[in-house]
Amino acid sequence: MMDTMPRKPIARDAVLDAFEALLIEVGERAATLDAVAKRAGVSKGGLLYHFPNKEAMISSLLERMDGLAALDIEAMKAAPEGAAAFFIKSSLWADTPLDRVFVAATRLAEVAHEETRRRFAGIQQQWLDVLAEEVGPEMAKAVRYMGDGLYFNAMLEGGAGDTEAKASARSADVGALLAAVERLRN
Amino acid sequence: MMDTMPRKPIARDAVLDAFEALLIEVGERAATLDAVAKRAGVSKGGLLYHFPNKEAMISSLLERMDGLAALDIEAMKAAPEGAAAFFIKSSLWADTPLDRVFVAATRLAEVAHEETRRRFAGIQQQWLDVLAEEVGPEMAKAVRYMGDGLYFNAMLEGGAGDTEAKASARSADVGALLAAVERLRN
DNA sequence: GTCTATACAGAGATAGAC
DNA sequence: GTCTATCTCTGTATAGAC
Repeated sequence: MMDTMPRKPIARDAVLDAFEALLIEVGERAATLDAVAKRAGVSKGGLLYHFPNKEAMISSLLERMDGLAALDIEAMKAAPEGAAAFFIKSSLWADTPLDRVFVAATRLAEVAHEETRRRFAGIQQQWLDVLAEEVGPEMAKAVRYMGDGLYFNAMLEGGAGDTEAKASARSADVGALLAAVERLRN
Repeated sequence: MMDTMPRKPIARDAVLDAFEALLIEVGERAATLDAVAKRAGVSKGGLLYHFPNKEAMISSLLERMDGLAALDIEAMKAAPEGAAAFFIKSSLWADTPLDRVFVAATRLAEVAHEETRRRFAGIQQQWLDVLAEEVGPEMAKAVRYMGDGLYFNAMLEGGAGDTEAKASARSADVGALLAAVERLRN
């Protein structure tokens, strides 16, 4: 019974993790098959056994994103502090699996990858819907763009540069944003 | 007298315009020397006469960005509707020279280009300073992130996809953001 | 100043051994 | 399932003609 359960091959996940990390740290261009394989500890041929081509690897990453985003939306709906406050807090880069896959996917979206853009749009719309229930459609947009701005800045810094210092600066900013959200709620 | 004035060669600017346009429309990876040369109507060799290598082309683009950003900061300070409202309005994609060079540079920043990131940080700080004078340091951050979010979304769409429809949707969003700014001001 | 031709490296992908 | 070897294409850059 137990061994009939579909089990995810660990090598496959390791490759996907490596791809994600390289996208975050060095950008789309440097996330080559060679680099991903090396980081995952396999050969290029080994990598291409799991993912027949690069596009397949991207698709799997987007699947991962959608799965994690769905969990996030549920948590947002159930958040005791309210959806808006939850949204702002979770827009801060915290190196969570969702944060990571989001920033990684953003690197692909910049590169005119249509499928990635579509997925983003879908998730953003869900966020907006939940926010609108709490603060109304108008203020939901303000909150949404604040969160997007936070993400934009996390993305611009990526894994390079003074992540520690800048991250704590943005962390302080969250306080200001939460105060702003509080004002908008009334 | 007139002909002793340093005059910018037009071919050089045409190359830079082409590079910028390709970054916006098809992303960093597709903005190759071949593609830029073709779009500018010169050969690759001709291009490389003006810019000895690709990095030189990037540097010139960043110079352009800093120059236009400086003008924008001045306009923001002098804006009759206030710096915050001016900032939100001008964060909307309007295909201005500053908008264009900004989105183009963002494509480079995603690719872990350190110099580009530094320039961005400098400009953002200037914006924040001006905003803080008007609405205080806390609310300035809220306004700033809203503007960044607007830019983030413009960038995600780039020149591809339904720019017309989505752009007008974001245009409507600006109304909501201005209302939010008005609330935050009080 | 702008062109063509070419060198050179890196990237994605295939073939086939183990 | 994972490896090495290799093919092909594309991108940056140089050399030198015009």
